[in-house]
Amino acid sequence: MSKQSLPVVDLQAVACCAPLAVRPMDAEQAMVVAPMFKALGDPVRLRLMSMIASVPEMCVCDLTPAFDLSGPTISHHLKVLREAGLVDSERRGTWVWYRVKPEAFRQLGALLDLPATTAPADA
Amino acid sequence: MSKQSLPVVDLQAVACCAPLAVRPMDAEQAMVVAPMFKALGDPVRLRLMSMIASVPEMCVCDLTPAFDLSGPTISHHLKVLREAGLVDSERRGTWVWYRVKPEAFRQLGALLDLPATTAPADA
DNA sequence: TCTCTAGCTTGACAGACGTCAAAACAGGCT
DNA sequence: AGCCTGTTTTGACGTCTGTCAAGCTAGAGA
Repeated sequence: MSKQSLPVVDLQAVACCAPLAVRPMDAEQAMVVAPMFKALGDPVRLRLMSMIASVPEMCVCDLTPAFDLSGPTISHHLKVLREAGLVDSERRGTWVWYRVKPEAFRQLGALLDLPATTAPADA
Repeated sequence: MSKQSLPVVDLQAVACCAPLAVRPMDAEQAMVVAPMFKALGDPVRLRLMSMIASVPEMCVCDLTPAFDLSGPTISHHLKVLREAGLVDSERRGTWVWYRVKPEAFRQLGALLDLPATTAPADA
């Protein structure tokens, strides 16, 4: 809510800034970020993530039938994505809607930036 | 529908192109990419990766002492990164050197691009 | 109220994962 | 050759993970 009175540790800041390829990550930062990558490290969750990410929001009722898996299993995977901070969910009446958390997404993307050093840009 | 001339599917191409947030990933693509994210989904491997990525190349002999883990364990994690296609290794004399594969890195980064749709333009 | 549907939680189980000790392998050195 | 150091492989161990069936909870509607 209020951004001015930033409480506790700003995990976002800890985890976000330097691309992986720029500076070695310390253990603490790694423990914050690894779970996000881990959450994407399953084919089912990766597809769930991409289905959710490619629209403003997505109903579980549309997610589940896209897989050959039981409801509970999909629910479990969604929970993993939620607890990794990659998506948010909201119940509206009968259905539950999922949407990505763009900050988290951006964070991971930034980590994977390849800052020209390794690129063959100009010889 | 037999694909008579289909030339061995370019995995790189399959896995690379559309950002996660643009188009849902099909199951096949997810099975190719997920192992890369999974490889980064462990704090030790994430740190190894960042140590390797932040220099042109890195000797195992410099990697191992940075952790409170046995040599075999580090070797195991390096193998996981190698098999995920994220790094390459080369033995030169006594030591083994690791270096990142920038294509793979770039690939993952591209997948995580957030193409302006979900971004708040400029506030 | 009672019932139906959507989704989540629990409990259980097989398989995968992270770790280490011990053994094997590779190269340099004497 | 023999030995020493650096790295990987093997084998074993306990823990974590993905999955489903069964049970539970939330909301809509009769």
